[in-house]
Amino acid sequence: MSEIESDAPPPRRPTMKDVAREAGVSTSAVSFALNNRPGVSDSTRRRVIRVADRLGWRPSSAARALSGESAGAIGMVLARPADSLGGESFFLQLVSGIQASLAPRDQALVFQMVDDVQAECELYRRWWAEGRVDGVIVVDPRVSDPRPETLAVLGLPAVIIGGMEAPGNPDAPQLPRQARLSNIWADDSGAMDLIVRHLYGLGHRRIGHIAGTPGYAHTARRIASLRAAARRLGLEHAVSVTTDFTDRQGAKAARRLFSAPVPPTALICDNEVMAVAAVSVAAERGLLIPRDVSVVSWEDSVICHTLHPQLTALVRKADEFGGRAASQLLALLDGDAPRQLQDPLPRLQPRESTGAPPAQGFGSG
Amino acid sequence: MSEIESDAPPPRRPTMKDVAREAGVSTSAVSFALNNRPGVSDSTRRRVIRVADRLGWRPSSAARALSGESAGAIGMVLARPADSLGGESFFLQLVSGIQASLAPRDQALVFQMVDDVQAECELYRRWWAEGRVDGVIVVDPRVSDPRPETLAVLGLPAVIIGGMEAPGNPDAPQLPRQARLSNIWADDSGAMDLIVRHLYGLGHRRIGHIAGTPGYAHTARRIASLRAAARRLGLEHAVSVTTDFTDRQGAKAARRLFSAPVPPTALICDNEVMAVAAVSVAAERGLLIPRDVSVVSWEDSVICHTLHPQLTALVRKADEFGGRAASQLLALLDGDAPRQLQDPLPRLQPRESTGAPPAQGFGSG
DNA sequence: CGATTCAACTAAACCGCGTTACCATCAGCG
DNA sequence: CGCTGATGGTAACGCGGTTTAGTTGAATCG
Repeated sequence: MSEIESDAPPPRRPTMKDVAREAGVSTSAVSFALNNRPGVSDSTRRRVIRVADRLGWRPSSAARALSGESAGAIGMVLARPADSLGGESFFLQLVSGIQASLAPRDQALVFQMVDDVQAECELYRRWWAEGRVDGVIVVDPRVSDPRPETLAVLGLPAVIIGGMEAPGNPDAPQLPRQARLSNIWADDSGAMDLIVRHLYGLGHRRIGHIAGTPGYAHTARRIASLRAAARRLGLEHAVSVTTDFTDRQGAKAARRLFSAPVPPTALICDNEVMAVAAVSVAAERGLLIPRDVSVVSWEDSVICHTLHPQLTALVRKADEFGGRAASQLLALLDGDAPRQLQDPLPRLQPRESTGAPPAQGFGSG
Repeated sequence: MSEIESDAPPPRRPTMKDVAREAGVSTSAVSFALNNRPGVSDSTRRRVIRVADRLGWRPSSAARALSGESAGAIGMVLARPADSLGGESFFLQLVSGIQASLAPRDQALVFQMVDDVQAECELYRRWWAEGRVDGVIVVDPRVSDPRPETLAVLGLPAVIIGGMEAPGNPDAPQLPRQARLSNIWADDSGAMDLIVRHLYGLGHRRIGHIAGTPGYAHTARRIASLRAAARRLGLEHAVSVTTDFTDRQGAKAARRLFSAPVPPTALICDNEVMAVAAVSVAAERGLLIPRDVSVVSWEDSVICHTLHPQLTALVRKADEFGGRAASQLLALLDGDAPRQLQDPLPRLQPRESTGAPPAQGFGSG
């Protein structure tokens, strides 16, 4: 019984009442003082602030949400199977950037992973009904996507990352008036041009494209952009194969492309995981990079410049992208009008994995 | 003025009052009915539930937190510079596993990234004062870590992932009684044994270790474990070099080890990013893997088996790990006593990157 | 000097839920 | 028939903030 029982004061979070008592004023005065509202003298304000500081007071996010209607948090949902983002660095970087924008505003990020877009819509509905978040950031928009509609109906502010290509897209469904959806889209078409021009300049005329998941808006856009570029430049072949973004399907797609009667001399891979997989398949077949085949990764990450040969990659700063999206969302929450804005064109970083094609192409000669 | 203004009812989240009115009872009755408490008849209960369902009612997380003391959310902080987790798949997998455990319990995950452990402690204090989370999951414990102390003082329940090696560690500082900290630690020592025995069995006697960030508890543990194993087996050399987990420093460490008067014949790399970097440096020097040098990655991920040669790797399922941690935290929140538990020993997956050492070792002639 | 105005502050209501105390109604019982 | 004890329900309060309506006391003004 010699144990020291009271080695610390019972921890209880300080409330406004504590501050009020300590400062000798009412809780209303405390509220006025701490929120920079008129109604208290300067001296009182200072005193209250000092006391609150000393006590380590922080507004209860719950109480504030209850009266002020603001949850002080924004949400982000990832509707991809976990294994499909095994090696992808994009999302972690994106989240990192979102954080950076949110932190100064004391906004928390609520993060959740679900199985599919339906579940995501359900979650939005739940978050809305629970009043858990003030707005959300939507990623991986689909070609036919129920989420904008859902969010619009709920009146939940949102920024859609990589949404509809052009502002005023006639295909975009008409959304309810209370929609508070901003859109920040990457210029996939311009980026594809960048890549194709790079390959074309090296002499490539047959390009294979290991695309992402069918149904994703950016997958569709990239495929369309490649086709358009091919037509414009008069390429012999420009074949896109869809996958699920994993190394397995990336490898499978690469095998399929390599086995075609007229195989491509260059591959564009929609993420770095599949790019590595493609390199691996090439090695398997005894193809040298870039002598026999060139490879471009649509995403730069550590492995792209760690690997040998280093991979030519599209460098888009995911963290800055996320930061801009978060800023947009905050603006939306501040009452700004929804905006459609385009992210700056990414940069193509040529490295060792792209070069001139073989004179005859392999396999067809 | 011909615009249709009222294309949707003004969205307002339904409250208990709405349900009560609709069902023709008081809000208390609704509360009883929906929380499975006695005080209402079965028929009323069913009716209320039906109405609530129809209205899409969900308890306001704020209101519930305010009265019930439970925020319905748990927190996780990452105190690593964003660039140091560029290619690492560990955390995303971990988070994915945490989610899976949390989702059925309708617990949200609040996620934040900060610069250092001090900021992390600040954030814990803030979260606690704001009542934003019910508990937290702590990762990357340090050798001398202020976080357990902070959490203990606040009385904030937490599960520390990869904490103190052995339960009852005499070095562990005495924490206040109200501490509600569980600990779930990976058996780094056992895992290191697994790797060293594998290499020893192949004939290696000089092992280099590209370790993680100095100051991280698991880095220290792995270094100590390697030293112990080396002593036990009578290895010639077992040198650990610390890094910051990035490819850059991984490569630098590899160069340093390769340039030693008596270079190692095998490398153990504390994550897959540095393993790839090491492979790259080896290639740079004209060293063939595994003929001239063997490489083991302390983490399996897509690239480990996509790369050629495929990397021998330690397979520990980060998602299951995260799931267990989350379950522990939930148990803690349910009032269970804190526990110290050890994660099952990971599995070593031998692949192409490990083999017998060169007869004389390279470079030492 | 009494009426008016304003600054400074307080009391009270509210947000949406959980919870406790209380209050009808009715069956069972002596 | 009056008392007891369930049963099924309601009113009221608290959580920790914000906000609105009041209430002072002192300065200003006619």
